[in-house]
Amino acid sequence: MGRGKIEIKRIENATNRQVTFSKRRGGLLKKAHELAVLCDAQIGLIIFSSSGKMFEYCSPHSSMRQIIDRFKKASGTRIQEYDDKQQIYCEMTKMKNENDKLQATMRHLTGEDLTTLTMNDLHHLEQQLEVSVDRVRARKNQLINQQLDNLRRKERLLEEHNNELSRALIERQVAMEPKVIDAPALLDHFGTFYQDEQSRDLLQLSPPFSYRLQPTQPNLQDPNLHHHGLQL
Amino acid sequence: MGRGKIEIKRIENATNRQVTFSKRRGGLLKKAHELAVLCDAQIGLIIFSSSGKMFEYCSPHSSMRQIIDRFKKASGTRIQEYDDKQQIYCEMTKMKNENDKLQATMRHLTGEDLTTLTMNDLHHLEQQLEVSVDRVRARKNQLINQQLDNLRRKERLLEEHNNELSRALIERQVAMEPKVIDAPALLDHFGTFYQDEQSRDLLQLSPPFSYRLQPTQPNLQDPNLHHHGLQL
DNA sequence: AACTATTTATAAGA
DNA sequence: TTCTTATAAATAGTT
Repeated sequence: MGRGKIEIKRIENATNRQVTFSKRRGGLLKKAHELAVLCDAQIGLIIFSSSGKMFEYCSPHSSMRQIIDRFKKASGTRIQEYDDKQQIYCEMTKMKNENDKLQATMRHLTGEDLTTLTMNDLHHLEQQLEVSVDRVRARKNQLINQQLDNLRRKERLLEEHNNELSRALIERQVAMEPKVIDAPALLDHFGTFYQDEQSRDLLQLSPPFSYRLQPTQPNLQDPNLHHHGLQL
Repeated sequence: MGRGKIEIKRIENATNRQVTFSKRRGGLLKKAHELAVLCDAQIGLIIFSSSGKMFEYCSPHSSMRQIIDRFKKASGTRIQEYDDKQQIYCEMTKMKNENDKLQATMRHLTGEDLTTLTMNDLHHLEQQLEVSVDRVRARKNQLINQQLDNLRRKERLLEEHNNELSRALIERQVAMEPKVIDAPALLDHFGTFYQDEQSRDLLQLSPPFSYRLQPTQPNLQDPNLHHHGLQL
């Protein structure tokens, strides 16, 4: 219907398409309205243009929501939605039950609510708690032993260092004038104490220990020392 | 467009209306389709006839559900629904978190997973567990004491009964010929032992104790005795 | 369901 | 976008 007949397929020219969309949209809305009025039909029409703009029509005395609801009811689409809600509700109920059970068990484990337990239950709970305490103590021992090992290792290394340093000092004093100590090299060496950073953190060891060396002429101005966080 | 022009208002003749509905419905669906194809639009069209029949069209590569969802999103009708879902999701997330936390705490309380705890945590946990054990033991003691009290009470009552019975027997033997004991009265009396049914259950006492009386002539045939579950 | 006279919608052009 | 207009399409009334 127009100057020429057109094939019903996507109009490639964008401008043309837009114009046609505008015209035909109006026509469609008008016809929808006419059908609704003439035949007393309930009509919902939703149009999205390719550019994303929305247009809608719904027959008099109706709302799109109402028509959609009627559609859902009629087509059974609602069943899906209902099932979804049902499923979510079911899942929540399960979760809530699990939660309640956990909290009850927890109250038992903390000894807050023991009135519902029988003598037998109490026996088992006592045993369980004793096992727990044992495990906690075992873990504490393990940590303490690790800490001790670490300390022993450090002690040994420190002793070795002390010996080395003493020897070096004596050699220097004997062989030449006293000089500044090679601080960076010293720090590199100390660095080995903390190769196992992770386990140090885990063990909550005190922060890098500070101690004093007594070099004959310590260079307190060397910025490198502060960078490494060591106080000489 | 036809032999004559018609006014756009409800067609009163039912047959005529039905025919027009049928014709125009086809035209509307066709035009909707043409618009969708020509202009690459997404279209949803729902028609309910006045008699309740439903007809629908939706553009290619779409579903009515999809179009309705898009409509809801675009028109803001969805906001309510979206908020609902959001809220439910939020609630579920909270619940899940709570659950996870509970389970973690539980694993700590049972000593199953202690690797994530610091020495400090372990100290606290140990103390907590000791408190729990103490509470459990206290409760056990309480129950045992209750049980003991009950037993003592029973003992005393039984003794009194024994005395009464002995006295009665002696009196009877002295005063008259031996006779059958008044069993129902006896049972009523025994019934008082179990007035406190609830606490008996709670304490998990053994089922009604059985014991022997030595009447001179027990009436083993009396059905009342069996009704009351007592063995004489 | 067809037919068809008319009305309506709209493609192309301005 | 809007108007115009030639023409295609839809359809009211009829068969």
